[in-house]
Amino acid sequence: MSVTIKDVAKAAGVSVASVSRALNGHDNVTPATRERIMAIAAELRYMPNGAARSLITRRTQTVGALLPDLHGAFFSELIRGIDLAARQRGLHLLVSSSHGSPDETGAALRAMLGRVDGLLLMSPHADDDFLATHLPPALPTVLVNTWLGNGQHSSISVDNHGGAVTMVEHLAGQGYTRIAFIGGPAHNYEARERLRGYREAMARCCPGVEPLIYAGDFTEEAGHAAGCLAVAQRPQAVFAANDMMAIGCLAALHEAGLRVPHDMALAGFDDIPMARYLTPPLTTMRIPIAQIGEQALQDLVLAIDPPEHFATSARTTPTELVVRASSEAGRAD
Amino acid sequence: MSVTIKDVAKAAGVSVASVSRALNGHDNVTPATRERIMAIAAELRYMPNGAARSLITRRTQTVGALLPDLHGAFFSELIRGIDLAARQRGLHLLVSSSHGSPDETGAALRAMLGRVDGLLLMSPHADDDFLATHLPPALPTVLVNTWLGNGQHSSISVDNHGGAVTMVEHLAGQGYTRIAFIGGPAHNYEARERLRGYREAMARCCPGVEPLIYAGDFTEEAGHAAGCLAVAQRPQAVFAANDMMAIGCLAALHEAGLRVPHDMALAGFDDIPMARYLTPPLTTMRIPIAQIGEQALQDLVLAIDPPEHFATSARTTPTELVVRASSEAGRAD
DNA sequence: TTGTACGCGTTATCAG
DNA sequence: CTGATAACGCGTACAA
Repeated sequence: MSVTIKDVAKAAGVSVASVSRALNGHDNVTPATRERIMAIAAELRYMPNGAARSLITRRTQTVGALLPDLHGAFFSELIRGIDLAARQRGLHLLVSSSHGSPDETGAALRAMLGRVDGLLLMSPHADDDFLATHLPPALPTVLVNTWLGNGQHSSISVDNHGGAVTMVEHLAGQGYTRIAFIGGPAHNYEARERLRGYREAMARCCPGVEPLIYAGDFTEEAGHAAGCLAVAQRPQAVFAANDMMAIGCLAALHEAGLRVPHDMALAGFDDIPMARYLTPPLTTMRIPIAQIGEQALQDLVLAIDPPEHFATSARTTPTELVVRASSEAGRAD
Repeated sequence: MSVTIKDVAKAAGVSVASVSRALNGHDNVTPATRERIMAIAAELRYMPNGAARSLITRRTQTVGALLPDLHGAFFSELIRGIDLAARQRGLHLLVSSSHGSPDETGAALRAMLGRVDGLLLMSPHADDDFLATHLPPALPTVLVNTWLGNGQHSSISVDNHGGAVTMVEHLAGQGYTRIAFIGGPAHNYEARERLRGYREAMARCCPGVEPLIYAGDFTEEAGHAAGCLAVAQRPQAVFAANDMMAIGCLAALHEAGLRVPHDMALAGFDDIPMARYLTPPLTTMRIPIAQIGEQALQDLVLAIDPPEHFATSARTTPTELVVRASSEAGRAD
């Protein structure tokens, strides 16, 4: 076995209590004994057992992050933001992904119990019912980018709706009216919000123009397929629900000999790194992902250690329009 | 407080032992009582405390991953691979990053003690001395992409050296001999290995040709600067130690009116997603990052639960040459 | 089959 | 200032 606090106590000829006090920097211990204890502890390479400590302390100095997946830049950035903010506060990060069923998600969640002080939860299954069933009432939780919650828990999400509205407004401002939309997966919360924003803004900015919606699933292939349809139907602009589909669409337009934005304007959503390297570079909505992670963790810390008058928050983080050549005034011919 | 096993026992009118047995699926419990216990546990939403359980079980069902950073696709993919393999085995993942000092890294490491069954360690500080000091001898550990180890621990790393050799061989095979190299940060292990491979292969494939090395730091800007130098010195080909620098270099060549690969060939390392979207698409070395994560976890599992005759392993994962237009036969004029 | 009692490693409480 | 000792929540010998 590993060396425990008892071994240190025995070797130093003191009680375990004194060892604990010395190592935790309490002041009620003689400098002499403290020094001896520290020396012996170092010599024995004693390292406290986190599980045992947190059992009595009721603190783990760890936050859990339950994500639907770990694929791609979004989660990478999110984790980075969370980790950044966590490190600043001396907290550790327990990550778990759960592609699958609600049960699987619930199991992952239960496995975190007793190992985390709070939970960052991002899951398509995280509806009201699920939360009531699988979430211990005492566990501070922040919902990320899934659901605006019911006030029980804090939540934070990307303003997908507002971002889509802004993008349509921008395109309309460039003079385009027949603006098509390439949608994301129907079950995807973010995709639905972006679609909702598109519809709403179209009704307001381009009255009388029928919304033109191509089905998609966030993949490059789907974007290409939609692009082929656009080649036939010739909307003035295409707004893809994410950048990967915009890339696929761009390829289809190029293949058909269409020039962007001269013959057809194009816009995306996400501002993935590639967006600025395309020809022409892609107009898109930037999501401050890492920042969302940071804010989420901050809200969680607040929920863990509530100040005097604490109330759950429901932030929504705005996206940022990045205008590039693919949408700029292409119709001036 | 949260509901504990005692509460369930009390409500069911049995002892905590029976509750424990029933919930853990032991067979020495009457179907009747088991059912009653299960029902009450569900009703009370009882969920076992992980810290307490692992204290007695001596298993946490969790592996730790200590990484130097979380920025970029490399760590994203690595974590994904680790998580994938971990989930398959019902293991959870405790992530920690530590940009900083050896002390900081050691602290992060100690904080994991008692919370993990084993450790995936990737750190520039992970030399022999550090490991002996900060690593509990009993904690199974796999070194990732840092150091080939001394046989004490298993290790796994990318074959950066072999990849660089292969790339130079490819370029030489295309007829290029004056091949320049854009290096990475001097203190970076991978950058040094790639440089070593370049030097070695140049001496063998292009005897008599003086190696031409531009300083770099893995950033696009550094690549651009090196590209400007290349425009002046006109090597036949430029091999950048990573793709981001190749991108910067490509921009510089384009700005100077040089055609790639007609006037100068170009190659990178990493195969980031953008590589295939550049014009011309970039020849580069693909690193199977997620696969490395999976293998690392598998080796760790082996170290945690050693079979009959267990010996530490020291794998090195090969990279894969991806030939694209930027290096292909550009000199056929 | 079931209950009692102990131990996991640590911190907190209370005497001394 | 120090040392017993009781918790923390759980699993498991052992006895019944």
